[in-house]
Amino acid sequence: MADDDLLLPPRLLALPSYVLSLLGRAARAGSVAATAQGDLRLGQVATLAALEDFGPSSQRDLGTRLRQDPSDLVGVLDDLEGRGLVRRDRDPDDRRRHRVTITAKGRRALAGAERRVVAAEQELLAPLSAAERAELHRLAAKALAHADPRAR
Amino acid sequence: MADDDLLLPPRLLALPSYVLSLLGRAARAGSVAATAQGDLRLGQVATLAALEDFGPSSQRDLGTRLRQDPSDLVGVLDDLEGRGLVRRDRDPDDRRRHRVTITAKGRRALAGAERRVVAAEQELLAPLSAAERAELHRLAAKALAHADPRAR
DNA sequence: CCTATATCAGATCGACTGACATCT
DNA sequence: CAGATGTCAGTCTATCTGATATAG
Repeated sequence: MADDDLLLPPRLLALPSYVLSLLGRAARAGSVAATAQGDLRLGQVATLAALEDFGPSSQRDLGTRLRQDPSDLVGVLDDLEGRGLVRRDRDPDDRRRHRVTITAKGRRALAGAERRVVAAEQELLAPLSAAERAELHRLAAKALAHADPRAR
Repeated sequence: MADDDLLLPPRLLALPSYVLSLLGRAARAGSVAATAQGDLRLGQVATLAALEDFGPSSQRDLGTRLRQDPSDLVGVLDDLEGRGLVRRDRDPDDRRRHRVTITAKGRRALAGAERRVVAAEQELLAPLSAAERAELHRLAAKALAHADPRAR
């Protein structure tokens, strides 16, 4: 088909930032699809991961960590709480704050989501050798740490 | 500040797809800001690039190339045409089609946008050596070509 | 009184869907 | 008449702003 000849413009593919932008979108799409299998959105998995790595947090800290607007976190947490994946308690030391905690059920959901994301990732990086994947990861992390110092 | 300690979850940063997703977003944001300096949106620059690389095209071909919905292209082209960066003529061989052509003014706008994107890109990849940048580009392109065979 | 936290309501933007007039 | 092309209207999602109630 002539359709196969409709390639992307070479002058755009020559730009690393364009290729990285497209690959990032593909990575995101794959992760979204993977987490959707477990009926979770990507932001919800990220929230569970932050709670697992850093322990109970206020909603403000969660939002700062994940670069998510506090106002948008509300709905995410409403849903997670409704399914019993997190608990929300008032912080007795500062009663403005909610203390968000991951539950045992939340840990299981997180583990399942991580497995599915890793599987999608292997599909995405299939043409690369193990060494190449590691190198891509390393270089991407190095650039990202510069763009966003909190990604260390 | 304790704020600096609010790092991203290590278990997410350990996932190449997560890092690639964030880096891709940063790359996109940088390009958007760069093209906005010339009063162009990213999709408009991509459209000009496709016209420059492949010559006059129908809107359908443009949309297929750039993975942009034909219905969204309409507004993009309305704006570009209004500024004299492209022309839209009826294709005399098939009067359903519009034949979209880049103008001399459009070529100048494209060249300016490309310069700004390259500058933003150098900022994004600043911590990487020239060899590392080339390797990141090569590996990302290899993975992308697998995810999307049209990105060759 | 001023600031912080969580919440709610609404704007904005990009990507997608469905319907439709025109033309082959 | 079936299919292709461009256009319009509307949906959906993520992201961002602004306002507000409650607490420090």
